[in-house]
Amino acid sequence: MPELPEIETIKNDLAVKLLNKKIVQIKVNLPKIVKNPLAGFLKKLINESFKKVNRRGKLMIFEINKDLFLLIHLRMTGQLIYQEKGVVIAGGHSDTKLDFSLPGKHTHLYFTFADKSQLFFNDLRQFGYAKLVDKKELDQTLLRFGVEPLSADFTLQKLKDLLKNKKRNIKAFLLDQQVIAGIGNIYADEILFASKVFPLRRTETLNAKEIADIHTNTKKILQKAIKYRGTTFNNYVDSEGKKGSFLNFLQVYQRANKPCLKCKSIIKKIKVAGRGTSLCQKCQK
DNA sequence: CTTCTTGTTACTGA
DNA sequence: ATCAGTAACAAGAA
Repeated sequence: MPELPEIETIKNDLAVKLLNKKIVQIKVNLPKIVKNPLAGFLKKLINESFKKVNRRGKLMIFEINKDLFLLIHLRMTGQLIYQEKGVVIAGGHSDTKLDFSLPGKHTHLYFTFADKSQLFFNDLRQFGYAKLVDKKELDQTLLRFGVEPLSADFTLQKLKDLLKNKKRNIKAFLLDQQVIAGIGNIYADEILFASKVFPLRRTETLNAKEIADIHTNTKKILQKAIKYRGTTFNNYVDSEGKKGSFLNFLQVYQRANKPCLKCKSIIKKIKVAGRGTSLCQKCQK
């Protein structure tokens, strides 16, 4: 599941690779992945180039010009893989095959640039999307996003303000993109474990230390995950088709029925906010 | 065969 | 107004 650290990794890589390269060909294999009328989508992009690439939450934003932006959301199983001419890379969804070639079975959209390099949008479950928007629609879209957890805006006071008047469990709060943008199931579980807070705890019952710990751990864990280029346990790969290695640092996510790394009691799995949630009953209160 | 997997939106009901 | 829960989307793993 690509969350903030995974999207940030892809975005940073692409920013040094494909900016200002002329798009000479666009192939759409699965039209529903493109959320615009196809003819206009192709016409507006062909012979143009991406001038900037940004991220907001889990959304990638490619700027074509000041009034045209390509939004790409990978949802759960999307991949964005960039390949220089003639370079055969690992990756795709069959990551056991080291010579996996692109486009593949799950490549729904890809761009070819003037230097023959290519950008492939793969998505096994077809929930991801690409959408061209103007500045007005971009701004409207971005209104729905909460604070960026790694920005200077996300202070302890800001978190306290966000928690004010909220009555829900803390995991649902962390997952709500309109409150804080970019945290998904993996990092929500990791943040709560590190903060010793039980995922079902009501936000109004959190004490000052717990709120401060959640604030600190959110920043720390997301930053560390970016440093290790994200978490791969199934589909996620970076823009070179390579896995992220933060999997090796996960403390609780995907460790159900294994001993807690801190206290050795067995990690439980329950459902919270509709998601599988891993937790330690002894460490998290 | 069934069940589970998850980001987001839409919808229902409390 | 808020929030919880569920279905939907789709395809694969176990």
